[in-house]
Amino acid sequence: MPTQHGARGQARREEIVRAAIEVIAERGYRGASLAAVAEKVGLTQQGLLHYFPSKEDLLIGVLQFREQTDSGGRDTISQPMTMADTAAVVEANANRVAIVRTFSALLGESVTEEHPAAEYFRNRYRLVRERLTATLRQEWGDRLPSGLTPEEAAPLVIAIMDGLQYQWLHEPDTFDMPAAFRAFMRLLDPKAAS
Amino acid sequence: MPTQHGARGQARREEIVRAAIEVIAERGYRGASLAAVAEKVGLTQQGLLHYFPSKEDLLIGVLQFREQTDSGGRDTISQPMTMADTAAVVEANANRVAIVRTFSALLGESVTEEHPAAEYFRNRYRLVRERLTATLRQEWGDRLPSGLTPEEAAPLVIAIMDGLQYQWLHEPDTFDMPAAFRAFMRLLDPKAAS
DNA sequence: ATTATCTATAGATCTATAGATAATGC
DNA sequence: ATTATCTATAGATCTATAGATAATGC
Repeated sequence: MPTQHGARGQARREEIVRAAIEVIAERGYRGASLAAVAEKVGLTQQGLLHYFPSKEDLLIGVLQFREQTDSGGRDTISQPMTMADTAAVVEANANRVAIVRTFSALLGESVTEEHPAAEYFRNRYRLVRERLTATLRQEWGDRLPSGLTPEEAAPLVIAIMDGLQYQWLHEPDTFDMPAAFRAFMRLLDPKAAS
Repeated sequence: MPTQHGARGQARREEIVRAAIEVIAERGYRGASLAAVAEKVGLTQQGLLHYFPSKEDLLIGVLQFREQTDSGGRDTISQPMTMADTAAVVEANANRVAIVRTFSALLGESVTEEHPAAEYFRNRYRLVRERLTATLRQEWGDRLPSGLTPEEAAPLVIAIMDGLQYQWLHEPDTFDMPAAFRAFMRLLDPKAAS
């Protein structure tokens, strides 16, 4: 069983995953070659396959890695965030171009047929929508100031976050993503100071 | 000069572009092979290269085709739309999965390095933002009901349109994209009937 | 023993060029 | 003459398998 690794192997695997994230940011998943990832960590392509038996396994590693890292170590599922936390995530993303680029590229590719990340994004959307709905309800009850229900508003928050990233990635120097998100927050609650 | 074509050639080129749009919807641009596109129109890969001398030329053909088609023949640039028109575009998109899939896939890929569609999207964002700003100002003046300026709201409208498409493409049967966009419109103007 | 890496290599693709042949338009 | 298409093929890649060798952990 070549997929069983010790503590040392785990560290190597994480190193490889980080390299993969960089390469995917550069070329997308389909455009990323195992050789390019391997080179970044000083391995041959075949050496890399010892840790991830196939390219798809490596992608799964990348997606799992994000799940662990994304919430900064906090328990993501049980602990619903506040909207202020959500704004903070956008702020933080504005300082991690590579990660944002990687997952924006993967999201785009994932709408094509048989893409190995399609299921991941479908599940993720469902989860995040539920979580955000709970957050919105906790913050404002069954009606937001604008009159929308939390169920109606949650997909909009996600769409704004995804959509703003593309505009920002295309004009990182002139497009102020956090400011745009704050404007959206004022849309949700015009009375908020922000 | 093999890129000069008569009326007959133009028809063939359009046929090829339509096939390319389908293949890109299935595999993305990097994953699309010229052979797959050629097969759809009953040509060999080399026969296709007679009309588009390189894969990148074919992509340019696809992007230009969209510019002509997207606005349904109307003059896109000079004629600013109303917000009702914008909602109608979302409604129409909900009935053209293939096109939406193609351009969502391209948008995702375009954030990676040296992608041949990057410039296209950068310019398009700028243009659409300007156009939408004008539309919003015409509809509501210098302040929307929510208190946002047209300049602040325009990028949000675009982000919502882009972002909703990804959620919809991942759950085409259960996610009601037009309804979500209408909810966003109520956010922009709570008093609107809609 | 197990884990980590490497060399060699099979088997698929993929884009693009070269050059031939058939069909069409003046 | 020009346009449309084909066959042949060069030259790059790319993933994954097979099997050898070196290093590490009980």
